Amino acid sequence: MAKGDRSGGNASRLNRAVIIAAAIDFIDEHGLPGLTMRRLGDRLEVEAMALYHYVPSREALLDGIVEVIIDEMRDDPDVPDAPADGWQEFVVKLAHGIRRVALAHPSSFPLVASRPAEAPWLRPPLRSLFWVETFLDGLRAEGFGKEAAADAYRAFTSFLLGHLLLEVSVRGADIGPLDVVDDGEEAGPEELAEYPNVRELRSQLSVDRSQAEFEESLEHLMERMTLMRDEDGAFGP
Amino acid sequence: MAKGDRSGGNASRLNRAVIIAAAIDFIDEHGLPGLTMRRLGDRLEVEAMALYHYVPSREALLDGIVEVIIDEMRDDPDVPDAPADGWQEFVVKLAHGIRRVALAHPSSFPLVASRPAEAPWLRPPLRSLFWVETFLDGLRAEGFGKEAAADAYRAFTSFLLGHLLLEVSVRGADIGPLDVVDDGEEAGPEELAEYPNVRELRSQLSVDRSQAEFEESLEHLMERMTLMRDEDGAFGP
DNA sequence: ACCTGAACACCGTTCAAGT
DNA sequence: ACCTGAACACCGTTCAAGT
Repeated sequence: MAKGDRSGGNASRLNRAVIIAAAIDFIDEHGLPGLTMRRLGDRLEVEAMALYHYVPSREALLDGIVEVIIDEMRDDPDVPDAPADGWQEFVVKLAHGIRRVALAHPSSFPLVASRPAEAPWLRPPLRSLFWVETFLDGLRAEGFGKEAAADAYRAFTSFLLGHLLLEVSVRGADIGPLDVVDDGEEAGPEELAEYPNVRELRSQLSVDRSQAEFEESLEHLMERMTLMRDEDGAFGP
Repeated sequence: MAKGDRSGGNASRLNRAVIIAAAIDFIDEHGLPGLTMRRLGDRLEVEAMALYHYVPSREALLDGIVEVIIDEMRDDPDVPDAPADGWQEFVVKLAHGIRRVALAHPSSFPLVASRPAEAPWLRPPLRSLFWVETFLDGLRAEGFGKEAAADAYRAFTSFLLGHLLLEVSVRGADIGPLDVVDDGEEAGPEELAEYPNVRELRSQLSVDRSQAEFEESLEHLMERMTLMRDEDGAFGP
């Protein structure tokens, strides 16, 4: 970052980080299915084959993307790495941080959500040892026993996965056709004739309540976490 | 099903349903990335090009798979289409029904979870008008107002998506490399040196608690739903 | 009426060769 | 040291031709 960065043209030297960053931008612009080694090469003004000197395969590239996206959160000044004012504030800030990451990369986030897990203790979307450690350590420091911390971690990840994947998938692309044609019509009422409740609640369900939903659900999750802590407290840390 | 089914060999006539069924079996055996029009043709003892007479494209085939998998639930005798003994029992039975579907098709379920939603009122994994209508109608019949039913639907789908996708993705395949090599070693403790809490809770997090987790989380979801019903009740249906 | 062969425009990936 | 060209074994999809 300091020296050696004599970027005269846009042709800075190729390396893993540059490739992954370009891939993320590409996905955010053209969707996941559009990402091709050859097209990514074009974007970097290089033949596709040159990429293989820095990334062993397309699969490895996708794993790299997941890693980098999650690590972004470490640079977010609003995401703490330890509780400062109680575990609840800590958990809320973590949740908001991950949500910000998801919304910043709506087309890449499904990758974070659904690449195969490497281990049972790295549950999506909290897929990095750093953040899992941070979460567990924070809760234990605030009086959660071992069981309670583990249970809280499971509940937290399920909550995040469900909410964020839904939010992002309603907002836009995923794996799928390149052209997400959002036809102007509202799914002709004639085919909703047999579904009166859907018809009636349709507009209500179309309203974007995702932010409020997230906050409410998070609130209830923390009530559950309180119970977990108190129950486990009996058996002690 | 009654006549016209003179299947002498295994070469019954090609049609959309047969193709989709074969595709589901194929995915459950070889994983999603292994599904290819050409290989699916092989399995059906037909050239790949023949499939295009019944299915317009690979994308459409994937959509068909989602549809068929969800419809399986209609044949499940343990899944009611209206509340019989209160809304709570109704919701529990629906949840268990969808969980059974997910566990029956661990490799196809990610498709149900993450194909782009067609409309905001068809939230994964409850992706059929029939089931959305059934859910909304059941709750309204049990005294849920419009708002409450819509809120409950949102909370229910988020819950299902998070839990089931996690459960299925820990269990196995998804999009990704064909060979999910589960290396015998337990992720060498040396790399966990900086992550003491992860190391300590590792075995705890490896225990499969998904069934219990599902039940507990569902229980709390229903408490939330009770609140939704009572709050909305004030404004009435 | 239903399926096939041949072809097109793409893929990921390997490897010897260029500069 | 770093990238390219050419090639291989695959893809999805179209369409005229076969039976």
